[in-house]
Amino acid sequence: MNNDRRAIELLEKFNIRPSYQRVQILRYLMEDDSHPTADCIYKNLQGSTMILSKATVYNTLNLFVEKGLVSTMIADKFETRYDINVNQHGHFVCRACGKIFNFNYDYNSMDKDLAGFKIEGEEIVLRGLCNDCNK
Amino acid sequence: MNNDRRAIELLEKFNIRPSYQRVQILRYLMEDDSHPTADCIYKNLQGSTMILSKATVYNTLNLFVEKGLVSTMIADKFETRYDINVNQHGHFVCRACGKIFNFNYDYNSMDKDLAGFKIEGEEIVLRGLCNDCNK
DNA sequence: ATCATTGCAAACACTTTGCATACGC
DNA sequence: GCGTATGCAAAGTGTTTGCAATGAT
Repeated sequence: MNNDRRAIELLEKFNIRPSYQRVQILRYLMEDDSHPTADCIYKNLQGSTMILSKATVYNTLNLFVEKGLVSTMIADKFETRYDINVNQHGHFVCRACGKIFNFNYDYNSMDKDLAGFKIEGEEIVLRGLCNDCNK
Repeated sequence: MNNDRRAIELLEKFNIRPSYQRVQILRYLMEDDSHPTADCIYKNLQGSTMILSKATVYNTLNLFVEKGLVSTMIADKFETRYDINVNQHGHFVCRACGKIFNFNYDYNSMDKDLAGFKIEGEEIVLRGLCNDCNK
């Protein structure tokens, strides 16, 4: 599969050995932009064509995060969600359908109280109703 | 104590019966602006002059959140933190000392991708080094 | 042959829940 | 006395860890 190849290339670029499980998990993340949870990834991959344990899912995702390949977000306080998009972007969480949308934003003068602080990262989560649920 | 009185007034304003535990937990939140965790509140109150169970801390905090008296934030993904400040403000988390600082921000044109979306709430977390740790 | 990766189950940590006791009006 | 609040312990849930088995070079 073409996406397998792209996943392998991405892994190699980040100095991660492309084991079968790692490739599949990364491919899943590339194909599912809904910010899936570890459990979601596990359920979708397990049983299709591979044997996979949940521990491997967690360990692999943690490895990806360490290496900077994927980022995490916390939409609800229950489960960590994973996102292959590591560029700066915000998340909009719809309270009706639960979907999570990425959005871009301008970073401006929010830090007027933070003179002398070194800002290394930012996480912006908006909540409300998405375009579909707002009708 | 004066702060006890202020806590009781606040509880009554939000239609919450001021039991002893509730007053003490709320007073603690009023006196500790470090965004404490449930465990932190429990450890500080338990043993001082009162008997207190962790379940009561959680149940009480959940009650406060439901009634809109306090807000929650997730600094690290391990523990929920509680904040008596329910006005719009962002959080800065220092990766060195772990302290959490409130800051104000202007909310502007971050939503250019979100036409048709109804935004009801926003959470902004910045990470980095605080003024003291950045020296 | 060696070292890394995986699977399984047990352990962990935070939070919630069920139920009996104690408290307040 | 009656309804609510509390304490305790057990259960629940997401995640991590220990260890043996497997896989790759």
